[in-house]
This record gives sequence, C-alpha cells and structure tokens, in this order.
Amino acid sequence: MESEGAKPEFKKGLWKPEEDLILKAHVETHGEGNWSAVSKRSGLMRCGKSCRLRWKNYLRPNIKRGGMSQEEEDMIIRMHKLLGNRWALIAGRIPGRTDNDVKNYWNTHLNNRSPSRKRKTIDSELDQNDEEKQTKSKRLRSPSNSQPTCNAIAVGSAEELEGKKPENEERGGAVSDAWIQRDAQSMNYYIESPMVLDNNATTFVFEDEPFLDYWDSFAMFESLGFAGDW
DNA sequence: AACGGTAGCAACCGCGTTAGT
DNA sequence: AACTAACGCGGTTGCTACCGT
Repeated sequence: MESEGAKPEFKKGLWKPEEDLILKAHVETHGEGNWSAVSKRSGLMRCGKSCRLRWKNYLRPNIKRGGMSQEEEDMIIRMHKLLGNRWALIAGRIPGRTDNDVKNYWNTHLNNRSPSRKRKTIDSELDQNDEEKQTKSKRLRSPSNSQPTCNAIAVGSAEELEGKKPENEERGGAVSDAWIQRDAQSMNYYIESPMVLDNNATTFVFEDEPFLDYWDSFAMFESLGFAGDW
C-alpha cells in the first residue's frame, strides 16, 4: 500500500547500453559506493542495488566474459568442495570472475543436480545416463563441454580459507572435509585422493606434499591468522 | 518452417551483516 | 545501546537463444 509518489518507481529488467554508459561514466568520475545516490545523481531510474549489481557483475574493469577455462573450472570445483556455496569467496580466487558468474556456471555446468531449477528432467537418479542426456542437449554448443576431470582436490578447510570459523553452518552448504587428512606430527594437511594435474597455474597438491607448500600465496596469507590457532 | 523444450545468462529478491548516527 | 541505512551475499526467477522433432 505504498502511497503514490512516496517512493520513486525504479526501472527493472535488462540494462540498455546507454544505461551502462551512464553508470560507467558516473562510477568512473565519482567512484564506487553510495549506490543509493547513484540513481539520483546519474539520472538512472535504477535502484542503488541494481546499479551496484550491474557494475559489479558487468561493467567493472577486468571482468572476464566468455566461457570458463579448464583451469577456472577446476578451481571452482575444488573451492566448492571446500567452501560450499560461498560464491563470493570462490570468485575471489578467480580473477575477473564474479560470484554470479561462478554461481551460474556451477548451477548450469557443474552441478548436475541443479536443485534450484525444478525443470522436469524426469529421472531423479542422476546416473551416467544423465550425462548422455546432457551431451545430447545444449552442452554441445559449449567449446569446453568436457566434464570436470578433477573430482578430488581439496585442501585445508573452509575455516582456513576464510580465516575464521563459520558462524552459521547451514549457510554455504556442506563443506567436505572428508578429503583431507591431517598429519598429526607435521600438522599439515594432505589430500586423501589426489589428482595430479600438469598445470602450473592451479594449486593442485601432490599426495605426499603438505598443502601449505602449494597453496597460493593469498590463501597462505589468509591462513596465517588461523594457523596459530591450533 | 514452425513449434516446444531446455540451457545459460542476467537480474531481482530477501536476509544477514556492518557502519554510521 | 538502539536504531537506521547501506552493503554484500546466496537463492531464485525471467528472458532469450538454441536445438531437436
């Protein structure tokens, strides 16, 4: 029962190129932040939230468009194993990719179960036949339609990656620590079922190597605060 | 060629957290 | 300390393009 005129009518739906230009120009001159003021100052009839999202997911510099590389895909898989649905955290490890990107990619390419999308995919068993079906479908269009080859890479724990303990367990879903073995003496984690990929850009861990030695520097940095904890 | 079904992306919504007053 | 506004995140939905029949 909002009285007319009480609150401005914000535009919804897809952004037009000219709106993008306005927003981009505005942010470039005024900087990020204070999104609620952006619509007023810029003349865009979009709510601040919408502006922020558009900037963050699309207009920001260094945003990567296009399909995920095999490296990125592997990274997503590994990180999801660790962190669950913490898309922002996962995206933070993949330069140029946004949480929305990662989330969408996971839901469409990697997560066969696709729980949020209740389309009639018929069988709930999701066996190998499912893969056949998918192969028949649009996945063929994708240049990188190969299934993930990495299904067992997990290092550290979600707490380590975040540098804190999760306040809310249910948020972010299941974090599988089952992959991780910890050496009581060396106090290092080991992968239980590692898969070694010949790829320098990623941080896969060899069976006999303590993961900290291989973890990327950013993660290392983040872990430091936690490392003294135990 | 037309139609229906589906995948994929973009954007919205609701809620929790944080910062400012 | 309490309240409010802004921000950030994850879940969900809408729309469009594409594919198979």
